[in-house]
Amino acid sequence: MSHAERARRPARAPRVSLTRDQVVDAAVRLLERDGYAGLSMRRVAQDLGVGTMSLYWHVADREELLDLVFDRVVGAQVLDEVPDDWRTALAQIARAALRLYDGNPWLLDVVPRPTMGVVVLRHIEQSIAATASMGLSFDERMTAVSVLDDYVLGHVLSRHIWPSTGVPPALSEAAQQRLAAGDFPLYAAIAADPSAHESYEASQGFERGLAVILDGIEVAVTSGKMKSGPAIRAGHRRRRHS
Amino acid sequence: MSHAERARRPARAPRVSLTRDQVVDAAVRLLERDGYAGLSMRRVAQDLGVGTMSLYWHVADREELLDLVFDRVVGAQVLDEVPDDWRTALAQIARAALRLYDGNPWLLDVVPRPTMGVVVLRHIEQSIAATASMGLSFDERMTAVSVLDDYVLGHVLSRHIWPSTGVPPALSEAAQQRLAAGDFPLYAAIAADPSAHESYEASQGFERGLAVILDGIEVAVTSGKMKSGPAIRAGHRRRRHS
DNA sequence: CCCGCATCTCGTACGGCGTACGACTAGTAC
DNA sequence: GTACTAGTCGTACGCCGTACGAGATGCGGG
Repeated sequence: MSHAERARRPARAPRVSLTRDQVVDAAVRLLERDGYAGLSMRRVAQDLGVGTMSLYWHVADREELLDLVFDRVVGAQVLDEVPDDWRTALAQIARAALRLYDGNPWLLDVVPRPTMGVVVLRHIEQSIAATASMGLSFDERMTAVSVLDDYVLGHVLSRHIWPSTGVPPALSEAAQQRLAAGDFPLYAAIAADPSAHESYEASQGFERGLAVILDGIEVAVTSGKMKSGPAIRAGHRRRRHS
Repeated sequence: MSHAERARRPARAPRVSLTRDQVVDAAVRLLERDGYAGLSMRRVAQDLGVGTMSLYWHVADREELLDLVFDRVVGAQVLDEVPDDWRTALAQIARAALRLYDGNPWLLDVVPRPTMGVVVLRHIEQSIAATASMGLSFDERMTAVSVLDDYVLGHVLSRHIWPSTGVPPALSEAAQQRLAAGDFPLYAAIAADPSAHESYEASQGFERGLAVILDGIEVAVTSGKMKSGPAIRAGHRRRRHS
């Protein structure tokens, strides 16, 4: 029945009516509207007014679609250039990443992608380049970049887990009892004083942690941790003695 | 919510073929064997030789089961006591967390829990306590603890994403082309030299980053960042001048 | 002209998932 | 006995990703 009715319809031109980019766009739209849980192949297709299985011509599977979404969104927010000073450069890169995740909370559910896209490479390249003026070995520069990346990712994730609306996060029933019983006096001090919690939030927490890490990197830069191997770029020798 | 232990007026427990703990045990067993993707209520029930819906008497829903699993596993690996020296104390705590995630990779898929259980509270309490000898304000101690937590979480997650088997992670097709085209010379240097990558792996990366962060905290401790407010515990005044 | 052929769309179906609902059973209290 | 309750579980609903293959459309060559 449905077949006869469908066959009766006049010529629709399915020729190139759907493109890969449209699929990715629709997925991003859906993610922004309904979050990660609201994304499904059926919903994407419905949003496009298209059969579900039509998507699979343009995209191998859901996994690949998520890869494309990730690259699209991350690529939309990369720094064009960074200053020469490594400290402000790294801080800018870190803040850009923070902004990215803050603006797209669902990104954290998408991020566990084993395949690195172009934008990730660009980010790494940019970060390494930003450390050129440090006068450290390649290995040490990699360490600096990695520790910063890890910190930002972890910070964003922990924020994502505990929404940090000034109010301490929800506690399990057992945890509430133990807290009321006075088993955690130090934490109780925070929970009792909302201003303490609030002061840490409001993105102050991120900046403080960022400063701590940059200080730690600076220790490596100024102290004698540098190996005087050939890995150092000429003309960038430190002036401070070891 | 389960009606398990409430209204124990007629104090008897006659029907005890299945218990809450058994359900959690089975879930953990399944997670260890098949990973996060292999966990489902049906499988847990099957593993217990029990009807699927029987689980729901002891557990509200899948979400609560995951909460319990998380608390169980994390609780199994907490430090009993930590040394007085804040630096080694924090390092030990961080390494314990790393070990925890390394030993239970699926934990990272379970960790996004909005509800903090007892063990998380214990961890926070322990961390704050470990910073007692720093002579910093409460806020600064919280910053130190948070930045370390965030780093560990991010490090573990990024490792989870890119399995780090000495070999650089998989690249998307487009990324490979761009790399071959010489668009990322700095990264290419790493990819070309497997030893560089390898040297960073093998858990050396974690220790290096950890040292950087501890150095950064130490900067805050030794420099004049301390506010001489009443938040400082008596008898723990710093000796160094501000 | 028609005919293959590549390109693209999509209906149907399968096996999985979490869980709402309510029937059923067994043990206790009266 | 009857009444009640704690605990078990079969069935069903509405989701999900996607394998399969049939159908539609345009194009180049006979």
